[in-house]
Amino acid sequence: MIGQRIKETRHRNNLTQEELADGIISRTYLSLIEKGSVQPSTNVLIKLSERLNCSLNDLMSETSNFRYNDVEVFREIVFHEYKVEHNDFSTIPELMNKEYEKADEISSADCGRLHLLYAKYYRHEGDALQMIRQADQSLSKLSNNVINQFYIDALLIKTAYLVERGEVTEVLDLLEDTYAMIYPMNELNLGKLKILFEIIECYYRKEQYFTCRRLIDKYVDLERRMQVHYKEKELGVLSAKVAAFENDFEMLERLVDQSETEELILLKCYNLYKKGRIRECVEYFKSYPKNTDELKDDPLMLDIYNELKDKIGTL
DNA sequence: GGCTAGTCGTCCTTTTCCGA
DNA sequence: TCGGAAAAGGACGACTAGCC
Repeated sequence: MIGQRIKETRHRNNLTQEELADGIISRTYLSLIEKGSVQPSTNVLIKLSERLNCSLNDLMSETSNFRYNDVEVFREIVFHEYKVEHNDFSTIPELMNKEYEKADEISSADCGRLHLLYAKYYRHEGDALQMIRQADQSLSKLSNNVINQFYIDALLIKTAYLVERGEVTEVLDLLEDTYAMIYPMNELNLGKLKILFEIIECYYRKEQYFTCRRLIDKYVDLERRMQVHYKEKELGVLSAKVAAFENDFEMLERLVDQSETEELILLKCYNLYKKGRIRECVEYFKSYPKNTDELKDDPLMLDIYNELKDKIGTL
């Protein structure tokens, strides 16, 4: 129950009821919440979660099996999540051997987080089959609770796998359904951006560039309102490609101004060519790699490359 | 039928008091 | 000092009756 989760998290933060409640609710009311005698409002839970340095979902997660020994497992999960976040997967096999996920006492939320760690490990190891199995198990366990950042991470692992297999339409359904569910939520701002970014990439793969433009504008607006940033460079590249498609050369010039990637170099060439600055275009085009294998999955960029090659490649 | 005011019950919260 | 119990107030939604 929520009260028990709050109490445990408060103890972990070495706070008294007085200290946790101060300025949010009365100390006595916090006592009632922890006992489970009352159901606090979401507003109160948000404020408490902020002071407890945890997410609202952490407090609202399914906790029927929550026991003190679970706290030890919880701490271990957080430890491994920190390591994985810093690209250190060396401790995961040891964690797997403990088979915490098979214990009856473990909550479905923690179980989901364990499977997510395993999925990330197998992704790092390049074992796609095990990765997708673990991601599916993670989603299955985490779907028992309110959607949280871990659910979104597991979903993105799964969708990346499906996109690789060409199942873009199915991925779009999954992503758009999830986005619709989390959009009204006041938290998960980064999660919203992550999902929206993947949706934009899917529409790009489906060559629906006008939809991409609409969603990119929505993404930028969301970033501005939430004051959260995610994959700015990647979005800049996508935006530049769409601008090229739309023949919006003013925008394209702004976006390729600091050409860092091969894709942006090609787009800069295209922009120079369209503006009649052929000599500069030729110079830039010489620096673009001649291997076009990476463009075979990007018809828009392949078209741009072929057009430039035909027009100026021989100059 | 639609709008408004009054009533009632529930939920959320606070204050006060008390015990460990 | 910390935490629990009881009582009470305020806000809000559901329901009903009266009026146009």
